[in-house]
Amino acid sequence: MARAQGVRYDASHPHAEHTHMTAASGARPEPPFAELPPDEQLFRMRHSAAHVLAEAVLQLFPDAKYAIGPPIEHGFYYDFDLPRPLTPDDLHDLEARMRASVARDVPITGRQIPKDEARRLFAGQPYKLELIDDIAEPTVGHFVHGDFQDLCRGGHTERTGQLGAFTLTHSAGAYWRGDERRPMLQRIYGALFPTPGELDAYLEAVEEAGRRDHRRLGRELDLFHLDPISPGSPFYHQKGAVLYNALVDYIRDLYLEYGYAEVITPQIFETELFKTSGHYQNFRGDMFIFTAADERELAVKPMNCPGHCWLYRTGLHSYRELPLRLAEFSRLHRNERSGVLHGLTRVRSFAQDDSHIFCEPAQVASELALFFAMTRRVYDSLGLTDVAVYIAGRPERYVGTPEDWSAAEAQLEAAVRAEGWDCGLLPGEGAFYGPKVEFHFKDALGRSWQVGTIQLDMNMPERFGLTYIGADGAEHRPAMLHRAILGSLERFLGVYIEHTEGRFPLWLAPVQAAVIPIADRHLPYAEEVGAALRAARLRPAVDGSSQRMQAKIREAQLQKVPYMLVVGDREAAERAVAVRTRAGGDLGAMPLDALIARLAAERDTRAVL
RNA sequence: GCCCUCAUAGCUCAGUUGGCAGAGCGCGUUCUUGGUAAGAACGAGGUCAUGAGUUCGAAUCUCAUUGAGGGCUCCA
Repeated sequence: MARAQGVRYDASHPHAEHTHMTAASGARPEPPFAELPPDEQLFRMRHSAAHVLAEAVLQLFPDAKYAIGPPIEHGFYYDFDLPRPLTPDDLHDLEARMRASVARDVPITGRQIPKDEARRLFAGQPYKLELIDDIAEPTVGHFVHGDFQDLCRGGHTERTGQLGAFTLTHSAGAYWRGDERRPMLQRIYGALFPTPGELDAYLEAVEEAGRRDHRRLGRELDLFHLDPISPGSPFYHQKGAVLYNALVDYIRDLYLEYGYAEVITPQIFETELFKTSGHYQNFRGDMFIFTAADERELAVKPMNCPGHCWLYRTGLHSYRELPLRLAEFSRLHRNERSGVLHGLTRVRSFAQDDSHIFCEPAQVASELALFFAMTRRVYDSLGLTDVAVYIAGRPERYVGTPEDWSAAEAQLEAAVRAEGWDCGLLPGEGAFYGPKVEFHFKDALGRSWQVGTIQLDMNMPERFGLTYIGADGAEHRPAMLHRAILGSLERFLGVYIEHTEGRFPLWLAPVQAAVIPIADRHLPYAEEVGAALRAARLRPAVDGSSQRMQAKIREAQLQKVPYMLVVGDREAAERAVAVRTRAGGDLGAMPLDALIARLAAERDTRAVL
């Protein structure tokens, strides 16, 4: 399995071919700012705000070296090389200077200048000089407002007074050009919207997202916690383990239907296995490797594929038994660098709904179709509709020929489109052994995470010398597909907790019904109700605490329990329960048996709600 | 890994110029016995992340370590 946990941010941008200059360049005149489409105006406001930020930084730090400052999804940023770390007070100061520049309302003008002239103008600005050297054209864009000048390809407001509503949000470290071997710069982020109302709405949405954070909900709902005693490795509490197992059970059910063979392979291998697969050479730094007492070098598995290849190789295979779909839920361990760990979405210890499909090359198309059908069903059944599908293409380091890659990428894209999904392209993002299809969902803060994936492997069958006997009696090389629908269960849970805000459908809810006795004397009947639910394999929790009923209801609501069953004298007398749903609806009294039938049906159909 | 920030009760957080460790929630006990989102009183609970240093004195200042949070091309 490739680096299935990799983070990626949305690369699409509506202004990717934004190359035209303003009228000052002498090229074709452009319409006045006020007549541009709204998204173009917003793009320009954010871009100009970045310039105004750089102006302010240069006022505060005359020796600052400024790098790049693009508009981004919610605003803008600019990277600087500064003599000292920025403090929150600096951000306030800079924001005030920006507002002063806005108040001056000076024109922003741009023109094309020869590179030699640009080098003179940006003498002493090493990052700008590097950018000038990297530009292919003979001339570069030069933009000016007031005393400030910048190297820039353009796309600006006409004046500094047209920036809309903005605020500087935070600063962070960022490598020059994203390269960890190059200098660490200080990046200042700002949010910008056309009106104060939109800016406030955005800032409020960010705060709201904090309330849906899976790390917070994990604690509040007693699902899991992360602990310094094992960084990046979740402790699932009872309720979290119920969720985890319910997801595994669901996928396992589908495996029966879709013809998968679940296997269990070792956690620890001689490193020879990973040398054969190539992971040892390529990802050694991400693996937990240790030496046993007898000097043998062992490794904890970071993925299942080498083990599955090894298992495949232990027997002879006929074309008649292909496709062979080996599935496994084992826990995997990767020694992720400490700085990238993040809640459940980026961990060191995790499990996948992993499978490797060995098939005849001619069966790849039908396997893709089968996988997509299964994937759609799972996402639909979980109420996940905002999926983004990407094809990740040939990276710089790859095995095979460019022709093989192009054919494989085309095959994947055709299969995705046949399923009716739109797909984006991520050139260079494929695994070294083959292209991938990736399924992404966003977390509460809008960060995009890969969950499901299917990948063609043009390498491992070769490395492990895998074969099958064809109808012609000769040995053939099987095709291999790596695939997961939920991907890392940890990551999926993280994203899913944020998606649902902890309001899980009944079949996943750790506690499906809270049984609430009104007074102590109703506790025996409440226990009876609980026992009846458990007998139907439902998960009740009887609240025998000495609080008032109202407090018990509040507690169940906060725990996002789907059903609350209030029992008092009337219910006990009639073997009934008074049903309240999580959504706040009072369904009134219902015979206990009818309630159980209703919950069981909701569970068995895995109703989303 | 790198940059910045942070670490005080189970949780959320106060703690002033260095001078006796605090609140709310939660937890326990007792009272209350209730009809759809918080009944009341009392009580327990701390190696102020860890280790050094400065100081008469450190939660507070310095350094190191560990962990956590934000970020590390959305490319002039």
